[in-house]
Amino acid sequence: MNAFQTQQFARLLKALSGDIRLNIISYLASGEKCVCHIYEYFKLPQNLVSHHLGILRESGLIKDRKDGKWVYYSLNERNIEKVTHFLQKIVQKKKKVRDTC
Amino acid sequence: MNAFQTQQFARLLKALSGDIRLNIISYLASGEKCVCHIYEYFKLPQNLVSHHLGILRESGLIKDRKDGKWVYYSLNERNIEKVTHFLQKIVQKKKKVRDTC
DNA sequence: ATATTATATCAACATAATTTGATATGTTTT
DNA sequence: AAAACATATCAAATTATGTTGATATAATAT
Repeated sequence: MNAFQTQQFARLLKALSGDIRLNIISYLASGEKCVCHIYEYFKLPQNLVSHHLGILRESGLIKDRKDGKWVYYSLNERNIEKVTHFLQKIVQKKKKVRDTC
Repeated sequence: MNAFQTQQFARLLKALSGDIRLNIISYLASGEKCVCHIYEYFKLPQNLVSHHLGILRESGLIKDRKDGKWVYYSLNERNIEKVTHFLQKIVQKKKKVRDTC
């Protein structure tokens, strides 16, 4: 794992961390939602939710789909899985190293 | 997944995110290291590394062990695995939801 | 006892993230 | 075309995080 890749993962993890964004991710696990559903669900101001959705979108953790007035957001599993695989590798490497000692 | 648990995971993810800390975690995957090895390896000031190790330690992602003058740090796999399971659940839930539509 | 080494902590500063309020953009409805 | 609605963006204020330099603590070596 080189420093460049680690930086990419740090970016994904940073986007994931923080109550609001992680709660949004959890909420989206139950399926695609439009912005108005999200901010009503969490009782947060629309612009705040839009801002956090923007961060999640730019990090590649969620996808957006426009339909009329509405914008629907959904998980981008591929990039969430990338993070889990990265963490799994670290734990596995640790286990391997321990076995050989 | 309730908001309280999510907050706990947000805390772990926040500790993980950030170049320096994620690089330290990756480095520790190859086994226990003392502080001096870590800051020499990354060519970073001792107090900066100590500070980030403190954040990782307090979040429960790494463990410390004192031996004479030295303090050795190692991964706390259990909590790293907790994060991966949390993310896996989210992705799995998504897949499940999609299957029933 | 003093000096040296390893690590941690503190305070000051710099940088970055979050939140709020106001406004812009684009879409539908009337 | 005007009004209403959904969402995004911008700038300002607030808060949090990262970094540096100085110092504290604790173990070891002289």
